[in-house]
Amino acid sequence: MSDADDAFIRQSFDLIDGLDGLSDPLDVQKTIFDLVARCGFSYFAITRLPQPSERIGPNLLLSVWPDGWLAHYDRVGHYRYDPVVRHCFRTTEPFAWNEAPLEPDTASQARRVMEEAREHGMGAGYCVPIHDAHGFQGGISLAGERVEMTPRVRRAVHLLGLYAWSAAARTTARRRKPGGRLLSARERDVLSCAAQGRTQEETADFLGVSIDTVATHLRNARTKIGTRNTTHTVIEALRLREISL
Amino acid sequence: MSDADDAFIRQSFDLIDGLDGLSDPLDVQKTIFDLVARCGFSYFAITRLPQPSERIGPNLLLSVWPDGWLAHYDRVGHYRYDPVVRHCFRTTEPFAWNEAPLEPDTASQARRVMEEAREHGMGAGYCVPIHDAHGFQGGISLAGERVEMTPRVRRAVHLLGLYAWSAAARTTARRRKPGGRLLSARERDVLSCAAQGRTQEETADFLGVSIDTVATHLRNARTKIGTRNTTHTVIEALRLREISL
DNA sequence: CCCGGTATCCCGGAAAACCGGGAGGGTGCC
DNA sequence: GGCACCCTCCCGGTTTTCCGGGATACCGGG
Repeated sequence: MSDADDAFIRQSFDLIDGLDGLSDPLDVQKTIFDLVARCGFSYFAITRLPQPSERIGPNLLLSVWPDGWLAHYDRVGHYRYDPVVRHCFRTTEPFAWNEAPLEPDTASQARRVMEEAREHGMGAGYCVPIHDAHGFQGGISLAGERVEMTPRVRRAVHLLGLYAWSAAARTTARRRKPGGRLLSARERDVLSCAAQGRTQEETADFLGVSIDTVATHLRNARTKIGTRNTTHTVIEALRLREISL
Repeated sequence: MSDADDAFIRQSFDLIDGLDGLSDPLDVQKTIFDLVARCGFSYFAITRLPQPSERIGPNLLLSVWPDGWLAHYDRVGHYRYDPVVRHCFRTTEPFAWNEAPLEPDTASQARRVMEEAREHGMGAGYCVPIHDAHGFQGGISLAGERVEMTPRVRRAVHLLGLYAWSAAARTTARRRKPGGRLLSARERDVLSCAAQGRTQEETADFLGVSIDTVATHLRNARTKIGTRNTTHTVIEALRLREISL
């Protein structure tokens, strides 16, 4: 527990104290970047979990990120194989990029993602996954050529990441999702019923409409989301946060 | 940013450093209690989210909790109305018990929960919700007659709670769930396929078995979990963490 | 005023899932 | 050697869902 660590921890807490007062996302971005730069990070990004579209770009909340890397990442579809992303689904604790395990079936693609990241100046990184009551929501990634952090600093960065996420989500809240829901209210109703195990007939009774109406709503929901049957639709609607349990 | 705060923060980080080495849950419990007692807390509990049974008791990982309160809480079914629990579903940030909003439709029951907690020596409390990739998982609650924490200390307790949760889950992992999965491997396989929208026939091809086998597995999973159809089974299996997305 | 979206209802035929049996072979435990 | 699972496969009959066409009505924006 060196003095340098304690100083960094104190600065992190100071920064968190200050986040509440900020309302401009760019202020948040600058504040955070100034601090993490001291750990040797050149880049950082705060991002929501891309839903099925599988593109990170529109989901970035704040970022100082290498030019071209993001566009390339989206174009090539790295998101599907990025071991850092996949590890976020399995752990709540922050981890260094090189600690993210390679899954056997996607190992070669995963290695390519990491290799190309290195070529873009991100040889090492640290990721703080963000989860809420609905599951994995996004994360904070820090990256640079080389990174060295003591365990204590990692924990300070962990806490910092959590509050940075809140601040980023708060200050950018206006821009995203004006009202944009994919499904209609009735479609969400029938899917909620289906999730509870009701048949179309039971759902019809429950909602006070005919079976055909229920079937129509299910069909429309299916075509909207692009799913293959009711089970699939319910699962996807859940992931899209159209319905909840 | 008083010296007292900084001292507490340093102690919290020391404690977190030490948690990794502990393997006995009682050591974890004692270590944490010693520290939080300094904030004026007399009690604390680390608990998983009760699944459908709606009883906290079996889900407590570690606790120093008033005699009788837990039994009463379970017997009366407070869990359903506890505003602290309900707020955990909405927020990722820690909060003081009195900051948990009362929902209009359950306000009277909620008030009663808080009232009775006060009678058991818990007039004030602080809760750290825990979420993972599957959603709300549980929480850490600290309570006492009266509590005063500066914002910085609250954040230190936040971080402490996260690591305390990990340590509690790790050290108590053996006791609960000896291997105890409800479903068999194959049953989980077919449910995962169903969640991806595969028909029984497609699942059969994918797994290299006959349709009848798939149907049998689905049927057995249904009767085991007690669900009504495949959609319902998939959803419940997801909640029970038998399968994941 | 028309168009798109929503909500409601209808039909018939095809496909899929569900039900309740049975049954053989495997593993592992007491 | 039973006993309890698990995995595999089979059957016939029933229920439910899915598919593809419809139709009517309401509402709000361009």
